[in-house]
Amino acid sequence: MDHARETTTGTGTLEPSAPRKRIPAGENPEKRRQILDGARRVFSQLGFDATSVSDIAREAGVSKGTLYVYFENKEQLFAAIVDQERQHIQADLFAALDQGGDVAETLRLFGERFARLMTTDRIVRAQRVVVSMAERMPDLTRAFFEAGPHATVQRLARYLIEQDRAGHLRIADPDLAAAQFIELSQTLLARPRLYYAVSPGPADDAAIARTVNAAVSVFLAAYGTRSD
Amino acid sequence: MDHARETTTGTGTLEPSAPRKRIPAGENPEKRRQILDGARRVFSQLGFDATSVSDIAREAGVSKGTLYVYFENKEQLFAAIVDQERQHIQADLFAALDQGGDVAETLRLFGERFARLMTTDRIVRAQRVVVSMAERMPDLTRAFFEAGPHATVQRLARYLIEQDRAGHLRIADPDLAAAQFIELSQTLLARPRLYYAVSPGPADDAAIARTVNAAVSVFLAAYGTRSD
Amino acid sequence: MDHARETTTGTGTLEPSAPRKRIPAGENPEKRRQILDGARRVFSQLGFDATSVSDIAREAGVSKGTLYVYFENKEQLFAAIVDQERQHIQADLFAALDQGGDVAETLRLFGERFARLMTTDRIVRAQRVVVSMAERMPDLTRAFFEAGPHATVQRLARYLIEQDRAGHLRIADPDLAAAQFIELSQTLLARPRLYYAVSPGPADDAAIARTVNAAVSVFLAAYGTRSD
Amino acid sequence: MDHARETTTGTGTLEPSAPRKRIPAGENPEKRRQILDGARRVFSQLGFDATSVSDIAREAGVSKGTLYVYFENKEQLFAAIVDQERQHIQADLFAALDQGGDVAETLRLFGERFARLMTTDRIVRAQRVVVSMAERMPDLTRAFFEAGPHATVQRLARYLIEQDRAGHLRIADPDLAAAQFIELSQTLLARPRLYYAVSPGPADDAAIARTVNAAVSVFLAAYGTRSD
DNA sequence: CATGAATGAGATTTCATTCAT
DNA sequence: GATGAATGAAATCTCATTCAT
Repeated sequence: MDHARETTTGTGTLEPSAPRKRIPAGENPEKRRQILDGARRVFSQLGFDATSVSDIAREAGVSKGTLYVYFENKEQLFAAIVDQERQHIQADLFAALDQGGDVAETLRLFGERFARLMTTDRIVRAQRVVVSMAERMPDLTRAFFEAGPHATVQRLARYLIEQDRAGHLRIADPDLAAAQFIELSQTLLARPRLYYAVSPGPADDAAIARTVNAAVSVFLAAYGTRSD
Repeated sequence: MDHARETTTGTGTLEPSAPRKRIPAGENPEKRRQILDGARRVFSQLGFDATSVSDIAREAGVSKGTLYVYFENKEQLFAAIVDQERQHIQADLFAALDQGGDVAETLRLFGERFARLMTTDRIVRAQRVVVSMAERMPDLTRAFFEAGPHATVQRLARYLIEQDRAGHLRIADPDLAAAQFIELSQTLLARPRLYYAVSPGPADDAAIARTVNAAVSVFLAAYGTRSD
Repeated sequence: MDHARETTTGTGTLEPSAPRKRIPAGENPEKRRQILDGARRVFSQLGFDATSVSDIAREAGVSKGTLYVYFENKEQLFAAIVDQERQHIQADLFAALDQGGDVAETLRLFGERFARLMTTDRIVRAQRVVVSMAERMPDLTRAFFEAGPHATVQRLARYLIEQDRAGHLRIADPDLAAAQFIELSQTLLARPRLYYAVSPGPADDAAIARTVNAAVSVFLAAYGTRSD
Repeated sequence: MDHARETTTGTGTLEPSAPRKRIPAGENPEKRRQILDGARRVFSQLGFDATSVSDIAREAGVSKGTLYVYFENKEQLFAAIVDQERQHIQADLFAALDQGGDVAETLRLFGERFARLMTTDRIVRAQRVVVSMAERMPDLTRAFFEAGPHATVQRLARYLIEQDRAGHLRIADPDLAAAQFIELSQTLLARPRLYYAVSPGPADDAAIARTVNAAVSVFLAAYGTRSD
């Protein structure tokens, strides 16, 4: 069973030196995930400082000692979580840019997904927590920014350049235009959530549609051609 | 009980002496300001949790005991500072809307002032700190939001309505349009600062001009009339 | 009542600037001593590592927090105690060298005092604890050595030089000779105590007399002149 | 009970199988030595408390679990090491007393070997560590003392008695005289090392020669006869 | 027997708050 | 009112020991 994992070299053979390495030998990746999950929940709710290591241990269902087997200290654990969250950000977002519809429809689809993502509890909380650590952990915060907001702008800019070449848009400064569209897409949606001025949970579809439709039409009024 | 606090003025009753803020007997308003100033400096640099009451006392040049004469506890002191910061936000910003130039010029002036304000150290830090407390002090955060971002949108919306009536703009949804202009005016400026991805200090004039000029032209392409 | 505290100026006496400074204003030296005393007791019994800060607080009758008001950390507190113990060492020891009897009597008196001191619980324990920290706090340990064993040798060497000049001793290497006498004076007394091979408490008078008489006679056999 | 441990050999009783040290079934004596060696290195460097069981396991190249197969706990392991060190002490030291030269030469040879041994890193550290545990493990410390310093004095005393009988020395109290010679032989050498007041490593030959030559001449001045 | 992941008790240190002066 | 020494609760982190594999 266990040796099935280790190279089935020869059926009757002699595994020379590393036979049956317990489970994964090093650490227990499942427990690692368990810790990360628990830590993410409490960190994102309470923030870095207000979260105690005991809170994390309790939420993760492990002992405090175990935490320190897997992570050097509270900061490293926090960093691991922020790192992990960077990937969740783009998810299926970029796929919207690859599905090849006309510009208006593509932007609308992208904008909606983006707006929905940015009003997600998980992202809202991540933003709050990451931003609050900007001065103490600038590298971590910057990395998050670059993998998140910045990368998103870059990806959209590439799309805009393509459409400009195809004659469907006329754009002098694609980075700026991309960032503009992104800001337009979360207008009246993200900021109130960030400040907790509206109840938690993603924005309702109607609000998103209103914002994104307006974003697309403003954007096309400025950058559109006859053939868009 | 709670509404008893909300100005019973209007009922005719004349509360003779215990009104507004209740200055408890022999308080020294200068010392109060001294405390608030010191506390703002450290809170905005370190955040709520990482700031100790000793830090505040040292920075303010008073004893810890004195802090507790003027403020019930650390949270109340924090709240007082956030309350105080709400006013600094609009400063001379709204004046730009009252000086009566043509729409393009007015928007440009407003946008530049706004962009400069939003990249100010003081505002950037205030945002980080306030946002990080959203879950723990939702009322405070919401009040800050309403006095800040929300009020700004409202005020600009009023201007847009006026210009719509005057035929200089054609705007169906003024709140949304106002918010859009505000987002466009800080595109590529505010977010990197918030994440500390650029060095502190207000954005340079060229970057602001580039962003605001683009904001105005996008906005007018969408909402402008021939006579703007 | 309160103003009674504030300068009784008027009675005629004019305390110009430092009138009755509460207690001692800065800290409470009595409490400081209380902490040092408690810490010395537990440190000298258990050693540095086995003594917990809680132990010290309990023994000193103060809260753990208070310890950290007076001392930066456990190490500093330990260092303060070692520093303090350095002075206790020479006490009335050197006086024996100044009382001007003949050499044999002087050495005997000095030797006895020294032997008694070196078998004292306080000194024995201090030696153990200090020595055990040699590798971790070399400066502290060296300072203790220099103020203790080394200074004692130096002082005795000075005496030997005087007696050499007076023709009562003939000594080529006074430092070495002094150190020899000191070692001879604690022969069979100090080392067993250090290793706890005899019950605690100072050596009994008979044992001391035996060792010191032998020390003096060996020393004089080697370094004495006819006129000693 | 206690004396039952002391060799019942001679009574005739034959304890067939559970004697000496009880090697528990399948123990690997090489691994045991490996553990002891690693533990000695770290214990002697850091002391008992500052050494963690993980340190020992790492240094010895075994798992923590294995340590507890061979030793009941940290204290027992420490005791085993101290026990082991007791034997290293006398090494070739006593051989010097058996080679049959004249008294002066014999004492000089013995004194030099002894001085060199006592300034050895290994012995210096062992002393520090053992002494620091005197109060917590008095039996262990006393056993070390008896096998070390005490046994050395005893052995030298035996030699002095022989030389007294042979007329080469005139010694009334051989134990005391032996201890005196031993103290004289490490004068200015051992104590500074113990307190780390000189850099580690054995004393240089010149310093040892100076001390030991002086020790021999003082000793012979006191206890020598014309025929020594 | 050997392992090392897991643990809980406890170590050092910090800090918001109180209170005698 | 102003002070800052004092506190105890709690925070982060370590470590001797155990136990399933």
